[in-house]
Amino acid sequence: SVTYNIILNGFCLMGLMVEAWKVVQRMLLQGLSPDYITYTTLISGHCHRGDIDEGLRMKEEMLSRGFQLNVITFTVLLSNLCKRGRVDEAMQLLDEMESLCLDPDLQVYSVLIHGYCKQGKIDRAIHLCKRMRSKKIMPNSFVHGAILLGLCKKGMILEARRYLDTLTESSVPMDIHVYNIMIDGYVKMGDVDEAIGLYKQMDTAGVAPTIVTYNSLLHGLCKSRKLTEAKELLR
RNA sequence: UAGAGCCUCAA
Repeated sequence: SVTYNIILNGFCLMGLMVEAWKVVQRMLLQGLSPDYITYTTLISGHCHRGDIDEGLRMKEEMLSRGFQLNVITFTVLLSNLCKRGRVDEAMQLLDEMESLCLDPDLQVYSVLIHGYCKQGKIDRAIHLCKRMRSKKIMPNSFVHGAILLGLCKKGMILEARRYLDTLTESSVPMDIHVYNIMIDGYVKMGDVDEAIGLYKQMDTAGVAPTIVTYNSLLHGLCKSRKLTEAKELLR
């Protein structure tokens, strides 16, 4: 089963659901039954292709076949609902999950917080974050990044900076994504200088820039006609 | 063996 599941995942990642089904057929011919990982992989594949409802249907099928659902299966559905802006449905699914006595973990909260932030509902995101902490799950850079992105996208760059500084003061380790989000936030507000400031701060923090960092910075520098600085950055 | 985050561009 393990081998089949691995191959299945390959097709699912490529969105080749017809091929994926052939793998399942072959499993059955070999007398192997699909397990909960087979199901989750298929659900993920359908969601990946944009067919979340088929994913939800397969989750029901798992239930009716007596499979014990787990947190990962729910996370796949939750994250894809959130990606499509269906956060309310995701929250309902969270209730269902808890009614099955499954404890949401960091990744579950992370996708939901991200979903709210993408909708600009920062207050709800922060509320969820508090709820998470009350269950002794501490936010990591995925969660902080989501909140910062939400603030930046609303143009609340000062709030974002305050949030970031609080994290720094509490010596929470920041990763490259968090820096990229802030740098891009400044660039979008037309404040390249602050963006460059953070870029330098990254260096002292020992965080290496990526192509995303440079895309944002170059975009900002070119937009504000600082071509010399842009060239300088490229060397 | 299955689950989460950043920019640009394309549609």
